[in-house]
Amino acid sequence: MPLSTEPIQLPERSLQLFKALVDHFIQDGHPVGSRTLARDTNLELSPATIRNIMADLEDLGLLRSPHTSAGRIPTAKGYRLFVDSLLCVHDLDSSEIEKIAKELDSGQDMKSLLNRTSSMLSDITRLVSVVMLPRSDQPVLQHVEFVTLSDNRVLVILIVSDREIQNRIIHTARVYSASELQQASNYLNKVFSGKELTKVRTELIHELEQMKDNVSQLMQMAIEMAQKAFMSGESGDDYVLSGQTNLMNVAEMCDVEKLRKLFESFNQKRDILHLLEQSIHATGVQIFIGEESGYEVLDDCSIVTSPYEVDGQILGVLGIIGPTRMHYDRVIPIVDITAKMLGSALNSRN
Amino acid sequence: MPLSTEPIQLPERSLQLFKALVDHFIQDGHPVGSRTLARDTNLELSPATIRNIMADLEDLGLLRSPHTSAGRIPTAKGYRLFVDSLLCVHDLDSSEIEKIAKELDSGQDMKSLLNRTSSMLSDITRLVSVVMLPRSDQPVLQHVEFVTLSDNRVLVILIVSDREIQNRIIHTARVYSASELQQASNYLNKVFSGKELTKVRTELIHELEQMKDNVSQLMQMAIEMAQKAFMSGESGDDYVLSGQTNLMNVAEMCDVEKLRKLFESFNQKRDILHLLEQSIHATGVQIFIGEESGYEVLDDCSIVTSPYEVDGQILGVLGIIGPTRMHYDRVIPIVDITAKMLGSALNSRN
DNA sequence: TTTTGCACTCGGCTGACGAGAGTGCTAAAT
DNA sequence: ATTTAGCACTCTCGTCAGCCGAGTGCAAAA
Repeated sequence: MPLSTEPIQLPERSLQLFKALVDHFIQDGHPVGSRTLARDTNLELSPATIRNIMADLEDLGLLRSPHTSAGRIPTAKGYRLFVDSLLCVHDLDSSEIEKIAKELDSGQDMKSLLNRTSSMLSDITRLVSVVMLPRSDQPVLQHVEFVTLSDNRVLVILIVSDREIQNRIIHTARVYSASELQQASNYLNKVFSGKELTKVRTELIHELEQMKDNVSQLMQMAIEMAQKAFMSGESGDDYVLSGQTNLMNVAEMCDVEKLRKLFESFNQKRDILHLLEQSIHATGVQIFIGEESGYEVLDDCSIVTSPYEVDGQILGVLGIIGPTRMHYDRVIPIVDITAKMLGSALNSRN
Repeated sequence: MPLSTEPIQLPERSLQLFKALVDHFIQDGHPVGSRTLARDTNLELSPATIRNIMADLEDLGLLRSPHTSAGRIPTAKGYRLFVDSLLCVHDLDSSEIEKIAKELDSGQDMKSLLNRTSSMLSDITRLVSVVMLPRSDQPVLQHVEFVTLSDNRVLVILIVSDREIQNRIIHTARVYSASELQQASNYLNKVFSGKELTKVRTELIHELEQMKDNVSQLMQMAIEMAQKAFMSGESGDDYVLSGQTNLMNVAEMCDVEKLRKLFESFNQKRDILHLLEQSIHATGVQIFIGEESGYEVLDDCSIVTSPYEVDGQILGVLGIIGPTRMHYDRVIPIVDITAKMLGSALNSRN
């Protein structure tokens, strides 16, 4: 949630100075003082003047000093102003776009596509990337197929919601012929395809009980089989993360304990997931800066997300997680374009 | 590689003392001094005597002091003696065995089985676990199946080496009917099943060129399709890791830089993989202590591995990675039994 | 309104110092 | 001959003082 605040109206000069300060700080991470700023900006001002201006900015809550007599650093609110009004994102150079495109084109299945997207993202941003897997609200059975393996092992292929494919090997009491399996799958497809998985499951149970005696052996077999296959259906993992180690390079994360907490929350997924879900109905890139995320472990982190969509329908969210002091001007367009390209990559296979 | 050394012959008392020291150190990680040892062992000796003995042990290279006037800690050689001759592994209590069994039974596919094995291992050891995926030396095509999805999308299912199942969705130039696809898969299965994937690939190319004109449209289609499916065949990931964050809890790993290097080598996989492959032809549990591994990043780590096998044939290796100061008496039997149970779990689906 | 000058503050580095833990050696005791 | 007691010595760790440098805030001058 962006901190609600009256629109900040500042003299042009202060803004310029502020931007210079943030740029500087993002660059090398040290608190920046008046002298440095006087030297490095083209506005011809003495350190003293700059000190005055910085004092004003501090009063507005845009800056703070880590301690008396260090320079100033931006607050979350400061970063917010920065990304909202001051930041000029420069376009990606075509080599990078190409690199992204290359990772996303080839004809891979969904899961590995998302995996590659994620590792590509963390690779070029040198930060942690996260790609939320499409959460199929109500998975719909699209197609069932049986393939005989050796002996009494049967491979069940479930195609769910037109995208996800699940394989499961099940053991059957007796050996079934190919044609028997064919008939079984025909039956299942005819009766159940297009229905939600949960419904399929309950109906299967129902059917099994009701027609226990008079149903043909084959149907029984088919139902049992499908039921077995539907058991323990949930996939369990809801996003992929890459590049965690990148966080260990950033100076802000030098404290092991902090790092541990952060990593732990990556594993627990709950908080991160909740955060991602907030972005799922946003349009375009969304940014959570520092404490705006509402989770303490992420206090020194910013999250830049964007939903990705196919046919105007949002499938999921991807983004990167890094220190608040990150190169927003680079990260934002990267996230943006990746989301778009992922969307169209998914589209072309549809 | 175990350090080659003449068998150490020590008076019983020294050994007892040594074991007590290692136990103590493993327990709480502080260098242990003569006084503590005098207090906590049942041999009635004065600190001075113990100091003498410890000096001897240090001369033998089994102990060292981090600095003058700290207690002693075991060296890698010391740990080696400890695990080889002094360690008494206590059996796992049945609740733990049950827990392991529960994770490994249910009818999941291979990949998720290995995943769960890994996360289970890291969970109960509170260390990093690694499970090497079965490296199929020469993957053999067992079965191909085509399933029509909507329009011109076709799902290709490859069953490789009787275990691994790969799905791939490909786009075709025109729409094929179910029976066409059926025929195509029949053809492919007849001609290629049982052959190694690499061979299949080259033969397909060959076939495609040779019979370009006079081959039936269908065959062409089948071959193209299969070729598309075989492209980019390698899975890419060769082991699964879990529980990295556990390492951040152990006191020895308080240094971020060290930790980073370690994590990085987890990602690069090369070294770890090489290490695992050394164990692949060992029988039973194998242990690398500290520098024995030969990789600098692992200097303060021990690796406990065991191959897992089906029908007497070794499929892969699993194990755990932790600080040299780990509870070998717990970890060793856990790794051992997990490998065995994973083996039989894989067997039952075979 | 901006700049100059100046006193003040604070973090980080350094070096000193004492406490605590543990050792090695020697001499006494068993 | 082995074990123990005594003692001086060494090294780490934590604390504390002192100094330096960077940077601030304020008041007075430009």
